[in-house]
Amino acid sequence: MRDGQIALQGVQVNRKKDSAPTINDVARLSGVSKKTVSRVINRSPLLNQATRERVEAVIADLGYVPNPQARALALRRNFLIGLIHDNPNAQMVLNFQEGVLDAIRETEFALVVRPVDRHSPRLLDDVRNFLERQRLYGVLLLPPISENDALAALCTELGCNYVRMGSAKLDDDAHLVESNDRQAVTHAMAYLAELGHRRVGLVAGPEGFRSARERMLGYHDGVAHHGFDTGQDLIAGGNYTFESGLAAGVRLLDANPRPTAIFASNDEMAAGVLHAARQRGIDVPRDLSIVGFDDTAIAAHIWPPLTTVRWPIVPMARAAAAKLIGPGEEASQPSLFLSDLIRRASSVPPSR
Amino acid sequence: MRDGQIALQGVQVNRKKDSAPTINDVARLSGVSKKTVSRVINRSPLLNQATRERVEAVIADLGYVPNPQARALALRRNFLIGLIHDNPNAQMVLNFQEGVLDAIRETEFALVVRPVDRHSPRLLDDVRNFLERQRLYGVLLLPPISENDALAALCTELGCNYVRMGSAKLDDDAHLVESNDRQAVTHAMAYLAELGHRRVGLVAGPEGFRSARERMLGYHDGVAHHGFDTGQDLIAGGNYTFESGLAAGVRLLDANPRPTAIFASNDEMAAGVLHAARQRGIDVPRDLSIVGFDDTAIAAHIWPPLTTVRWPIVPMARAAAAKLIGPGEEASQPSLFLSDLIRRASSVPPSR
DNA sequence: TAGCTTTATGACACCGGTTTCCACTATAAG
DNA sequence: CTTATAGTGGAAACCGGTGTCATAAAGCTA
Repeated sequence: MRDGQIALQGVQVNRKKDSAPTINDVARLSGVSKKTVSRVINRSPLLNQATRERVEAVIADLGYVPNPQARALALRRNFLIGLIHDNPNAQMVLNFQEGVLDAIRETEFALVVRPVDRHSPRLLDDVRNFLERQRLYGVLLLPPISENDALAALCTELGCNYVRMGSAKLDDDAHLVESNDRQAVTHAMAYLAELGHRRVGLVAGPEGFRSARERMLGYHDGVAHHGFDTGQDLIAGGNYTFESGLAAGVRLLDANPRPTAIFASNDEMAAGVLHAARQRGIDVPRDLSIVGFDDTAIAAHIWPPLTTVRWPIVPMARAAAAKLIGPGEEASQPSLFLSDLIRRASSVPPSR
Repeated sequence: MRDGQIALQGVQVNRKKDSAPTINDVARLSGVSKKTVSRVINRSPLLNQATRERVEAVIADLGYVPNPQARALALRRNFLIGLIHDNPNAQMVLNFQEGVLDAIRETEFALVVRPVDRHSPRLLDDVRNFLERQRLYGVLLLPPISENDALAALCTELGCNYVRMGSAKLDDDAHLVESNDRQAVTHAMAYLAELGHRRVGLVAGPEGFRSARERMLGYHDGVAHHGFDTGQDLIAGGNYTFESGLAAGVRLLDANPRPTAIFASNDEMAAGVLHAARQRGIDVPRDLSIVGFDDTAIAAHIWPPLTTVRWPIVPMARAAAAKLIGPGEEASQPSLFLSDLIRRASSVPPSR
């Protein structure tokens, strides 16, 4: 016997007790059809005001909330947006999540996270599996994996909408939120020139990354424009981790003559350079100025606080999410974000 | 006219072109009923081997993947687990996400994140809204919000399964993954005693947090057991942020006599103390030893590298996720994780 | 007042799975 | 040669929404 069926007519019409109320319950109790309830929920304009209020009263009374799975099935789309990333920087990833959450807070969307391993040979299979299984509304791609064109092609193939965050023109405007890393680094170099530096080292990002390339180009632009010293012992490679920054710092600081300033392509590596300087007894900022990139939390928390380029990730994330879920016109607008230089204590005029 | 209907019989039986294949397509092409296909998908044992292989061939051929929304509707449960947190420490949150992802990687579950604001008066409404809207399979609660009993009660009320991470006995075994912070801090204090410290300061966590309370109790246990100096100028409060650690460090280091060692209730605050010491020209570790808690990335990246208590968040997250999605027996087992002391360069014998 | 448009609502099929219930096989036992 | 008994597979209902289309009532014109 079904629950409630034998409940000798109370005021309540019979309905199962232990499960959430459905659209049918609302329809029955307010004496209208399912479709009308659906219209109320979806704010359909062609609806009598009195009917609407009656149904809304029942909805409030019952505490009815539409079942998202049923909705998703009927609409042939769900309200989940995915975040695919392989970014090793926790603060960066969390800032991004924060921006996305800002954008979807008052909507019915939710954020599904999916870290991946860039180096895995099964990367594309993993992502394909994920997208096929979850059938998301769309996905956001965070650097550096956002630079992977095969991944974007996969999304297209699977009919999954996507937006990439990039440091360069990676895709058409509808699928891209862009920043101007090259120009931002050039500004940072101008700042170092102004302080009086002539010998500036570079800790580059990993090869094959657009962000790394753009930041390096910005460095070279600055070197050329200001007539800085050049040479192989002024450039070291890293892979955006603290450890690689430490190693690169060691290499650059063991050169003779030493650079008076070093630009690191992200804050983590800048922290590594700082670490290397300390190990050698080189005083920062007196004997060495350091400039980073990103302005993640670590930049303000190390000593001395780091001069860095603020990469506006939270607004960018917000824009990316809005582009993904927003209406068509707005989504195809270009989105270009500018980075500011944040001057802190790690950069001063050279002592020599 | 429906797509494909007029396609004068090719080899393909007619099906709509632009949408993913459904269970009906598979059933039609393999000449069996939907139910049989469903049995194949769900690995039902009572099924003829030949039939199974035939259906599987069609599935592979079509690239059929079951629609998760339809499945969720029919099964009355989805495969989304939520992570609710208000933890300001990015590395901590990301490590937690990593642990959860480890546990669900090969399953059909996905992780939905939901940061909340602990101080918002609408906290409970926000969470209620989220849970009602998404109808998750279950949620994981990360400290410090995991210590909020009203939140756990809300989950129970809404019929949403949950697992809390805690530094103490917050809930029954089925809903808890626990760590022994008090004991771990006592060990750290024993280590400082062994080094020869007698005057050890405490940067406490925020009031009302169990983790803060447990860590403070561990400190007091150590002080009492080893006969350390006591006094109000040896204890300062913080709220787990870098800035609060900085302020607390200033307070403790301006005392006279100064502590020779400071235990900070998390790494962020330990970094703040370090910062304060530097501002005052106090050499760490020569003039001051510092011990933190958590062993997040920052601990190894500041200079000097921080001695700290490793809070095993990744395994704990893995266990929490397993408890949430695992079968009943395993879920009700107690889960207690022990923290280790990681000795690094920030702690040495006192110079005075 | 007939005829036409507009507005408000309902009946019913459908989305793509799972579950219930029943029928049809074989094979073995009587 | 029946008849019980698994083993196997299908028809139809169901999960909880949305879309299409029909229809009744009301408003407007002539």
